[in-house]
Amino acid sequence: MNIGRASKLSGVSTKMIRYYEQTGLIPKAARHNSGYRDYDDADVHRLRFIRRSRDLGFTVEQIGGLLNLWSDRSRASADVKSFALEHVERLKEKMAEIEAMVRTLESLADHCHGDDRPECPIIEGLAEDDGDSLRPKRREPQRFGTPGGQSARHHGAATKVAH
Amino acid sequence: MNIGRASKLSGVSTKMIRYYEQTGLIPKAARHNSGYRDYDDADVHRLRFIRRSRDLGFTVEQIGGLLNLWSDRSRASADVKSFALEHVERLKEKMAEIEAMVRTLESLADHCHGDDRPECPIIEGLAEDDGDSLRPKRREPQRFGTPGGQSARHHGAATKVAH
DNA sequence: TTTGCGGCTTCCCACGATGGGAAGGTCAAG
DNA sequence: CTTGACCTTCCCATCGTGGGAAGCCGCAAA
Repeated sequence: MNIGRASKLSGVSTKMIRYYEQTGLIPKAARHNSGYRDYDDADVHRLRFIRRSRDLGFTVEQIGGLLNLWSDRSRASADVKSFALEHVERLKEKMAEIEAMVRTLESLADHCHGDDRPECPIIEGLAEDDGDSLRPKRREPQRFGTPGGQSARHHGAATKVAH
Repeated sequence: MNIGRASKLSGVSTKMIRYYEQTGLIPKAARHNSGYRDYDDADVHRLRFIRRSRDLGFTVEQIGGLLNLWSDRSRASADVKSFALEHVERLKEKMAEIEAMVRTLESLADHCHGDDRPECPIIEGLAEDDGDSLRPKRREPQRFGTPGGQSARHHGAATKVAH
């Protein structure tokens, strides 16, 4: 089948299918004489696997790992489980960060009258000279490396930190 | 003062300061005869405002709006409040999406023995032919592994609901 | 004065995942 | 044969951030 059909069946856009092929996430597709890519049900199956993995927040790189785990019939389920649960930890960290933002914003908004007057604790909070009062206090090294880079973003010690 | 000093005082990297200038978020900096950019306390103040806004998950575009609200002394606090609360809604949506992923992954992991045997409901769940059962709902671009840091910053994830 | 170093300048590249769109080839139906 | 839908490759943009090169500037030590 052509790429458009595979796209519809898998829910992965044609752009993405080509991209996954290009980056080596999936093998090079077979070609018709015309040059058109040719897919079979197994290809579609793999694409669906990829899409569902993306839906669960895995990066493409991680999906590469998942595909290996999928095709490796001798690997232990414990390997998969730890892979998944580590990802869950990242997701929870991300949630906690967002939640902290929400809490800060809501507490600022709670003190804002929200009427016609111009005084506004929200803007004042952002403009405060007292630097980091808005930020959640935890500033320990706490590094959790996301795939692709960490980088202890300079806090005040701007330019020259271990980058 | 030079850009490096402004960076240290504001907590915004020199790279980002130039980027913000280039994209028009902040006005063009004054220059010394040497060509070096020159900043004063008001500039640093604005940069700190920007950094704190980023820490709360606003995109650069939104920060442009916040800067306008900041400098507009005649705007109503209600304008600021609705701006902030709408952003809070986006953050909550993002949290809900991530939470759905976490729930799905944890329920799959719950059924995985996590031992030496190869059978694994997690992989099976991803590989299922039954299409979208894992999918919480309509998906949209999510980017949450931003390079970097610890705490609340650039999570990228949070802010970008539509891109 | 010369040397050296660190800071500054601009410019280009990279990332991750995705889409847009142009220029052109292919295929099936009319 | 024409038309229109589909396919191909190639390049560009996104968004926020950093890396790094090539070259100037400023200050201090030798």
